[in-house]
Amino acid sequence: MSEEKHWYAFPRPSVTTDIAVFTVDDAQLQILLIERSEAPKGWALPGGFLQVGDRRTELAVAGGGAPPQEKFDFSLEGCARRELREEAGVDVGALHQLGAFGDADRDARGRYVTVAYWAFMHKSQHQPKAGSDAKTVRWCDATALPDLAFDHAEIVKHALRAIASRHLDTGLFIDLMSQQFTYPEFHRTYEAATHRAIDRSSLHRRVLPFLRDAVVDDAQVDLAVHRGAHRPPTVYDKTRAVIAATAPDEPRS
Amino acid sequence: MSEEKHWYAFPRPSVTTDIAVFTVDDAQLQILLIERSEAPKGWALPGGFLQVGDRRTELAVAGGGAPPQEKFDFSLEGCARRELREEAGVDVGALHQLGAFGDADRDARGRYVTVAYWAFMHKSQHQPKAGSDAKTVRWCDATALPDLAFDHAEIVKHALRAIASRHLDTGLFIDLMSQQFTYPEFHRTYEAATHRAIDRSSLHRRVLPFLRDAVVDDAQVDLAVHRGAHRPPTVYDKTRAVIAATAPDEPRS
DNA sequence: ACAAAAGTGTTCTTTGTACACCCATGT
DNA sequence: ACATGGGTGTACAAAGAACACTTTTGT
Repeated sequence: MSEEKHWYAFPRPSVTTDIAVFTVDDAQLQILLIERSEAPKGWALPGGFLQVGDRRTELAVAGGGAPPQEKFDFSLEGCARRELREEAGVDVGALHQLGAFGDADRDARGRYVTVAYWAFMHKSQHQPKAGSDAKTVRWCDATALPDLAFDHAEIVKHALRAIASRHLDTGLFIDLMSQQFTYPEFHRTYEAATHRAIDRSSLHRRVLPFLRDAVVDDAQVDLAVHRGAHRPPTVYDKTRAVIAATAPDEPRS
Repeated sequence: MSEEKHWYAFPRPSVTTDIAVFTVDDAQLQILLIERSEAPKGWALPGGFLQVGDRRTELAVAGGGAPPQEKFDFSLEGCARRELREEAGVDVGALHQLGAFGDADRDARGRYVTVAYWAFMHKSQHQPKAGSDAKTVRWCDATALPDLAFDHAEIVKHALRAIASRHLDTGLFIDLMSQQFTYPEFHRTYEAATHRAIDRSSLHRRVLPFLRDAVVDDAQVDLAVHRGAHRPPTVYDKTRAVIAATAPDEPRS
């Protein structure tokens, strides 16, 4: 399989996906990086090759046939999700496409076209060493990035602009929360992710419609968040929250 | 060069660009379609393969070397611009990336990943038969599309949403105008492109900053647009107008 | 004079936000 | 009681747009 057995009449670029995954911890927006084991060594965004089939397989799938048993990416988003699982052992919510990057000089190893995505997650969705080829992963402050390989610094810049520009899509930020969370936690997380102070009750009005059907009635869970002589916060369940994007995502020129 | 085979250890998808080009004529938003000569026959968006080099060429270019003499796309946007020139003989202004489309079943001929763009132009920028492989091109009402090949109908739908969502970026719509144009013409064109009625003077206030330095002083050109017993309109020059996008473009999930 | 173009001032609406203040509920 | 969470009402600011009106500039 490692022999060069696939040939084409014209040269083709490699197609990859790269994903900028963000979380909020310690009131700081952080991004997931992986350490590359091959050259160019250093830190980079998680991502990897779009796994396509050979001619026979692709023709069958395009015609509506069953997916093959081997590793196979039906969609670009599926590729991104698979790479996140295999490389970093993480499982994100919504994946938002940033766009395609394909300049000839973006990777010195050859011609690569990458489709970039960004996503939010909570740190608890990280299963260390879940995948067999899991590499060294690291959470890094989004404001103090190390040097990144390829054009990944530019991709991160695009992602940060995308997040900022969608600060009114309040529901998106629910992806940053843990499985069960309270509104005060959400308020702090939202402020960290958007880098903007927002009045408690104004944000509350905006996010409540998404949480209407996600209230956890059990009194048991309160013990974890209820510390002190005061009213305990309402606990919401992430799965039951409606994470609906109102508009689409980002542009590139 | 076209006889050579190119070998890879893993199968790779074809990478293409497709472009949804819009213009306004007869108070109607129209889109540029080409007629396919090979199967699947029918109408489709202009577009084509990203022309990459062989290993040697790409390594040289990625390392900062000079571009090769053969046909070569340094960037995805450059590929889109070249295809528009060759296939349709048109020359557009700003190209806006919609995103990448890569589902395995989007093209029954095999695995294709396409990067979609949209653009505005004026009909006069169309040079019929400019390119050697120019195909049959046709302007088609954007509201009454024929059946399109592949997933191009979906791409057009995304493009129309992108245009509508950016109606506040008034300056973008200058790309729809001819080389010399007047504000009354712009007003009609803008209304047709956005499908919304807008007060004459409100739009005027918004677009004037972009036209400040584009006034054509010559009295000669007036003859073309000045018909009647009234004050002649100010003529603006498209090249000198500031076509600056305030925000980026579109998203995809 | 007249008609279209150009320009100005005002009002209205929407939307996101802050702010002030209420009640609720636990120790 | 009191401290924090939850919730409501109101005011404010900015942006986009409509509307009314004036001025300009040609035949």
